Amino acid sequence: MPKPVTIFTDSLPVSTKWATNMSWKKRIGQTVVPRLSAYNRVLDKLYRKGVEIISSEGLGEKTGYSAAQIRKDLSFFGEFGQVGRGYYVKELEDAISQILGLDTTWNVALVGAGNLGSALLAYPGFRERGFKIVAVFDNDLRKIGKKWEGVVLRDISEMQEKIKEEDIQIGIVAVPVEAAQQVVDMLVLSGIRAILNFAPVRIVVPEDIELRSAELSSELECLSYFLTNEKAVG
Amino acid sequence: MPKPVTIFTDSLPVSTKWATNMSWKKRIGQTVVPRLSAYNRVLDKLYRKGVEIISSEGLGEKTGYSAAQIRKDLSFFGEFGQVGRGYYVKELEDAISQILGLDTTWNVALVGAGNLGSALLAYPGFRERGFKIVAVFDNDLRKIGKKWEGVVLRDISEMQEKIKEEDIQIGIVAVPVEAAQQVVDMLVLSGIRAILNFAPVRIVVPEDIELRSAELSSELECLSYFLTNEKAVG
DNA sequence: GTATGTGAAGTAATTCACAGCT
DNA sequence: AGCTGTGAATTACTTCACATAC
Repeated sequence: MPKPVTIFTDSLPVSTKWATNMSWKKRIGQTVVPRLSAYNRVLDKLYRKGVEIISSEGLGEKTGYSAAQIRKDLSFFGEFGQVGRGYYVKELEDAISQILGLDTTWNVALVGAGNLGSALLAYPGFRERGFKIVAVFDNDLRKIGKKWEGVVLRDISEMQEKIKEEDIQIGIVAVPVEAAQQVVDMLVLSGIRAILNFAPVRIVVPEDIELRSAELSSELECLSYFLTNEKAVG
Repeated sequence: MPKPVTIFTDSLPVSTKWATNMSWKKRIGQTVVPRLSAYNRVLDKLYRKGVEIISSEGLGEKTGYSAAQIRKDLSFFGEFGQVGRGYYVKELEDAISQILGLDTTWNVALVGAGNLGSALLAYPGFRERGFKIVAVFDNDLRKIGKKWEGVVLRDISEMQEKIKEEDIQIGIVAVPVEAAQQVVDMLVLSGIRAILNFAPVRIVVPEDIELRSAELSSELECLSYFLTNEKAVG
């Protein structure tokens, strides 16, 4: 017998399974979504191994997060567990997939077909998780028209048209720093709604656009910090 | 006239410039180091533009962090500003570089010469920030012995020897999930002290090894979440 | 006047601990 | 007996606001 879930404005009962009318719109912290992604990966592996049920503690061991953390994270979205038993692996995986929006395929545009761009294009992990790069743009005339990984390289000028045509919602930016903001502006104008940026610069986007930046060198700099300070050899 | 800095065990005065005996070992939060990296990049750009001095507010505008945040972050490490004036760009950049350990070059080993691995090898951003990939390992016999970007591909079996020989402290793991933990274990045995992992699995390392993971798909999954939920079109 | 450096206040994230269900 | 879901407690992080210095 599920308990009512408290909402922003008022409260209403919610069915046992998640899926309902987004009634769980409490404010979600910045930290939980990346963790859901991790839970999901582990659940997927467990499912393929034939594990049917797992406790928050078990999932904690596999993911590296605390059992309490996992229970709290999930509780933002609903009640997925069986009290006294744990979580049914398949059921929880499906629920999280739905929460993350991974129950559909996303069309993705990639801008920049240099080293990094072409690696991302060939990276199988994106496709596996439902992200399909259906358009690649570059401004290097020698590359335009060539077919890489089954996708034709297009000139940047075709961006707007192609993004509309293919209903692309997500853009990946893998261009040099100097070009990054400009490319992002173009993507926004083309109607894209979320951007993953690999250029190590601060990018500004309108409020309604979601932006994430993956700073490769910055990660190494953090390691460098810890080597020179925290974990310095006596 | 710099104030004494309070330490864990006792306190002692600190010279105007940072640089001293790690006296600033208050506990630094997980969040500040990545920000230092961002400050540094902006300072570098300002310096090359000829800007000599900047306030925390000015730096805040450029980096996207609040002025208070910046001041607090820096205050963990010392006093770098001129009250009433701001921060001398060059001086602050040098200080942060030193804090991050970017005043030396780090030798880096790359494991995995697939798509992602070779893109990382060719990525100029690492070298620019002082990270030099001096060894690349793979287990694909067809690749071994070939020279890429000036670096000879070696068999994984040579790892231990080469890492000692070149005094490599940092390892980058760009192998498939199945192999990742095993590769990390080998790196650790070879005496590496920090690892940047690109495989989307949880990796465990001994306490004294610093590990960071860059999860490419996870970033996209976060975007997917925000598209399906927070920023859903009415 | 101007802007730092920093305690104090305010938020956010995490962990505790346990009532309540199976 | 076992484990979830969740308020309460704790800890971490950020912002405020101002005394202090130039």
